[in-house]
Amino acid sequence: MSLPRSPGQRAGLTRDLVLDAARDLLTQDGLDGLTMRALARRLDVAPNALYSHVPTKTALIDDILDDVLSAVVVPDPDLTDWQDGLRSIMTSTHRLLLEHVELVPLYLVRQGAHGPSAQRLGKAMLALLLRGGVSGTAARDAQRALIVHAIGSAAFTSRRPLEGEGDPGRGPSRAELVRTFERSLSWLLTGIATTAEAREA
Amino acid sequence: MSLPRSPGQRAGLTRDLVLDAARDLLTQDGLDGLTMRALARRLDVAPNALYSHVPTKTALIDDILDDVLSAVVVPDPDLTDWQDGLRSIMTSTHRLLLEHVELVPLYLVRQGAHGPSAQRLGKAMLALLLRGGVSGTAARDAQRALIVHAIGSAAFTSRRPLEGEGDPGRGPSRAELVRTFERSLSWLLTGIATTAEAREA
DNA sequence: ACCTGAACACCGTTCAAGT
DNA sequence: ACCTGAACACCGTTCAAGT
Repeated sequence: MSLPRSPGQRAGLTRDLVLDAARDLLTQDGLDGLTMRALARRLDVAPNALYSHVPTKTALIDDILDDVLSAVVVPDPDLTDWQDGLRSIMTSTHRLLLEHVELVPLYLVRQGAHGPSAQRLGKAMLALLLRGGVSGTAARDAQRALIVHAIGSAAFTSRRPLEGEGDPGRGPSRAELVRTFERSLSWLLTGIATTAEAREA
Repeated sequence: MSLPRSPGQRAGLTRDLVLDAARDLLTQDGLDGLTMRALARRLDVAPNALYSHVPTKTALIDDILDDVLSAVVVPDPDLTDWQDGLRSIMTSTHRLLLEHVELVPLYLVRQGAHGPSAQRLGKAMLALLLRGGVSGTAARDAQRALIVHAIGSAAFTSRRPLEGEGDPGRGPSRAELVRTFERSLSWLLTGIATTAEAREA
């Protein structure tokens, strides 16, 4: 796996190296595979060496979750139709979550991400909603509903049959998942827009 | 806590006693408090004694999750308007989830419940959707969206501030949570109904 | 500053043995 | 059938010590 170091030689760990190894571990062995000890094993250091670069396992996870969201494309709120802008953000987020299915349970347990990327997304969403005439508590409600919908949709994605359904094949394909997501996303956006129009009238 | 048994006296455990103690542990000490060893401690038995009544911790959790859903009121699909019926089921489910917040992360990780109660709910939902002209894959999509919405809404409920929001007080009150939930639920139901009508035309 | 050895206080689960 | 003692193979994290 990794070349042995001669004794006395530094491991040369970095916060980024730790994060990268954690991501690898996650995609290879899933959620249960990500343990501090397995991480240390993979980096060929003692378990406690990790604590020189990461304060705690939870902090490490939060960093990974936020990092994934940094790839979400955020359209300029001033140049885009507000509904299209929100649809773009949520679709992009949902696609990224599907590409990192093993992380989704962590998003749920941690209730989303909380770093700079998540803040950037949250602010863009509020700005778009404001352009649509949605502000105050209604805007936060809509923001919450959209986030719940995106993460929740990504969560209920594995092969485990839902309640009441038998086992029709191997479950929905990725294209089907995306289509289902976009359909329900439209329902939400239409509802939000309708309510906003009613308030303005 | 519990009276000491004289040696040689049976503990007299039951599956139901184990489940009840697990529920108590969950409400008292939260998710992290539910360990097989803590459960055994509370029941005054050795940790492995539990395995005479429950095959595994995951099975125990699944039983608890399904038990909670047994309290959901399911209206007769033949006597109720299908949208009202679905609204009733989902609102009832959501209320129960809010009453057991500590269980919600488990519903997410386990992707819902899978026992007889969950099956009963799933079938009732499909029956109501069928009465609304929604069948086949569309019905399963709608079912999925409604479940994701209910569990997801209950999940994003704690005091942890969402991305982009500061810390406005102590977070939404229970009444606000229910109102927000019912609003987005209406969005979903309206969207589902609209699509069904469009298909029939 | 970065890393190790050793330890602390835990986990879920299994196995052989007792009644 | 139900329960215990002991063990297996782990956890996350801390502390003192070394370079």
